[in-house]
Amino acid sequence: MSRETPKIPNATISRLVTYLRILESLEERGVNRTSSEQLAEEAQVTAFQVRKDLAYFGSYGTRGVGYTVQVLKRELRQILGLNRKWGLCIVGMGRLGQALADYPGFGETFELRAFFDVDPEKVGQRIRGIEVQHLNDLARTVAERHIEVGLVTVPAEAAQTVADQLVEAGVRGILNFAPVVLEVPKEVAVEYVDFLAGLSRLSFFILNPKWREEMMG
Amino acid sequence: MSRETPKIPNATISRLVTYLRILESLEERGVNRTSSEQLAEEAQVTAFQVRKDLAYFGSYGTRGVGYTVQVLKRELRQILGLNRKWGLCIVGMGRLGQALADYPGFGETFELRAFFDVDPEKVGQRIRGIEVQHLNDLARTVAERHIEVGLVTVPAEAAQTVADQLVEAGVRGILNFAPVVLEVPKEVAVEYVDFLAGLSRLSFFILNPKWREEMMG
DNA sequence: TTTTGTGAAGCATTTCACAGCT
DNA sequence: AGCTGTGAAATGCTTCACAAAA
Repeated sequence: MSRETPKIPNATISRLVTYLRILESLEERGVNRTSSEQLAEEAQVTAFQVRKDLAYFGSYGTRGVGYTVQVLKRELRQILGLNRKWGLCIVGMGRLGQALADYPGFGETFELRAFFDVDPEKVGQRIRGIEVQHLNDLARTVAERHIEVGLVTVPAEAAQTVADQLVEAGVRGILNFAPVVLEVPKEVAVEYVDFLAGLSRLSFFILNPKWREEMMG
Repeated sequence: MSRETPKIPNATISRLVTYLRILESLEERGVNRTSSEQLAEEAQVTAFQVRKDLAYFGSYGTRGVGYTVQVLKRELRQILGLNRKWGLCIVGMGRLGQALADYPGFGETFELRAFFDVDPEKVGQRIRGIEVQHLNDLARTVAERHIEVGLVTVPAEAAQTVADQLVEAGVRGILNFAPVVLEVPKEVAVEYVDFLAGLSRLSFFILNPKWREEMMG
């Protein structure tokens, strides 16, 4: 931070997310110090790339020494806007919704603040201390609880309607677990958590000529 | 296919996956014909980009007319190596694993072929007609049923061990739902399905100076 | 006339080599 | 001596303008 911010390649942002994931993993394993070399190896990029990516935002290491895991982690969270809580809601409390409600990976960054469903059996239930509300209450609750991201885990045919309601209510991002393309204004970020998304990385390998022969029958 | 294959930008591959998603959505809505313009709009890129991306692989449209949804979809699936079934297994039949087992988004490309767990309560149960096996049987079953991709939905502390076993058994890709970084050989593709992955797109917005002021307290 | 397909120009990103701290 | 930080060179990607086809 505190810098003229030239223009940051989008690819850099994706990599910063990866570096952050690696730093959290290192921290968990009790490692305090790292280097551009180590980060590069784990992220499968070059050490030049790591240093350049970080240099867009500032200088967080010590020459001749490397980076302090905790410091760099904090700085990356700051850069990525993950140094504050993001309010989350889950729409659709089927098995996937319930599984996500118990997901241990929200970390210090995301906070579940509401659950929605339309099934009278589910509305009123308490999950992790939060009452499941009817979808009709979405707009009001999203505003009251400062919810910025919605996780959509409803059946495919209901997903677009739910997305419209979330957008209308003012969320900034949608994580879509339903296997359909959502139409939303372009200032709302949609991330598709489907099998195509999951396997796009695998496609890099498939497209690699060496593998291709072997894998395609 | 059938072409000199220059070198394909990685970014192109990611976009092909997006185009495919859009085509599947169009097909579902009964649309048969589309254009680089329409694809561009839905994918949030330029029409030039769409045409260039496709041109790396061949020419699939009709000048003056556009593209046939079904044809282009088939060609993209072919390019991406999704024109064959990929065998999947799920390791960890907790709620997330079970929810994924019922996930309707596998489409024509992915096929569930095995489930694994260590809990004696779960081993032996049948889910979607497939018996849950003990983790000890993983290597054998992966080989016998030609499983190429493993979905890891075990607790964080068990994830690395499971990943090792999957790699040893010969899978090509891992979808990791556990919130930890996995160490695998670089010829195995790992995709992280965690909240950082899901929200990296949101970070693009956060990094956009206009939004930044407004969102960061 | 419309919309694709594509070489070439323009722009962005990555790589590199080394200067700069510790 | 070691590893970061960074301008400049090299590479790669995107945009463009227009030819080609229906």
